[in-house]
Amino acid sequence: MPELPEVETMVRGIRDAVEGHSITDFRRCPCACKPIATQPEMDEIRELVVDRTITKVWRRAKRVVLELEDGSAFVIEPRMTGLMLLSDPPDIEHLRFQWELQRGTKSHSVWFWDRRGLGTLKYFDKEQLAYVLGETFLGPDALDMTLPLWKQQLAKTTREIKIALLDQKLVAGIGNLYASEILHRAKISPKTPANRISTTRIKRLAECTDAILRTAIKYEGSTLGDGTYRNALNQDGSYQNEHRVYAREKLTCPDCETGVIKRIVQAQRSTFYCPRCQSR
DNA sequence: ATTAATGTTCAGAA
DNA sequence: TTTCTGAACATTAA
Repeated sequence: MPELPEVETMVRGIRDAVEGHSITDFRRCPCACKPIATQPEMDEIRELVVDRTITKVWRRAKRVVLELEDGSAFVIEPRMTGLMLLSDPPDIEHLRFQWELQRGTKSHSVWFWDRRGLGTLKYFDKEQLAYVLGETFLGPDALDMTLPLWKQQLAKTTREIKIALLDQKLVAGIGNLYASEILHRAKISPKTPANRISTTRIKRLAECTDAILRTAIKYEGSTLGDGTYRNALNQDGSYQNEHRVYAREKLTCPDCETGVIKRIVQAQRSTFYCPRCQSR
């Protein structure tokens, strides 16, 4: 589930407890879940990382990067239900990986927890890392977008803007929830072909993307009804209280107070919007 | 029993 | 070449 704001929250939540710490052990948790890495891989990785220091914790799009002193790194993609946690996992059955860390005489652990198990964890050397996080697979980070970049990227496709916003090669970090929220605030119809959006609207899109993502980070992301997403201490985020359209079908639009929020399906995924505010 | 869920990827078709 | 569709991954809850 996590999109850019939730992943950024995870990164900030674990940063102080991870940066500058050395790895004393890295293991797969003894859960009954289907493993997302094979044992030979695990042994190999463990060999390479034990006694190394994690120097940087950062985010690229919707991925968490734990970078070691030699430039190699763990790249964790939480996908739908993955969480990076320092404590209090929602349950112990779905803990997947554990890093045992140490600084001085103090030691503690960081976990990757994932209920559905769609998340991935990989370990790359410095060169591979640059490649897998580079422009071959990912467009510019949503927080690094500028007006000229938006123009350039949107000109590349005729797809409906809502669908284009989910294309990580066009712009990286936006997911299904924030795509609806961003387009609503920018007053752009989700059905508008990306390459036919006026400059005025692109400008609004740029501003609203930035504003919404930054605000959502401030609120530590969105925790929905199923409560899947939580911060590093297993606490709820609060941006869900600020949602204007997402999962609010049939409710009155909080902006125009006249339109009724509609749910449509685009590329097999729900889009929520106000037909009155977002007529084109 | 069925459906949908904040994500990504792949195959095959249009 | 680009775009679209459906299925797949695994799990839970309405």
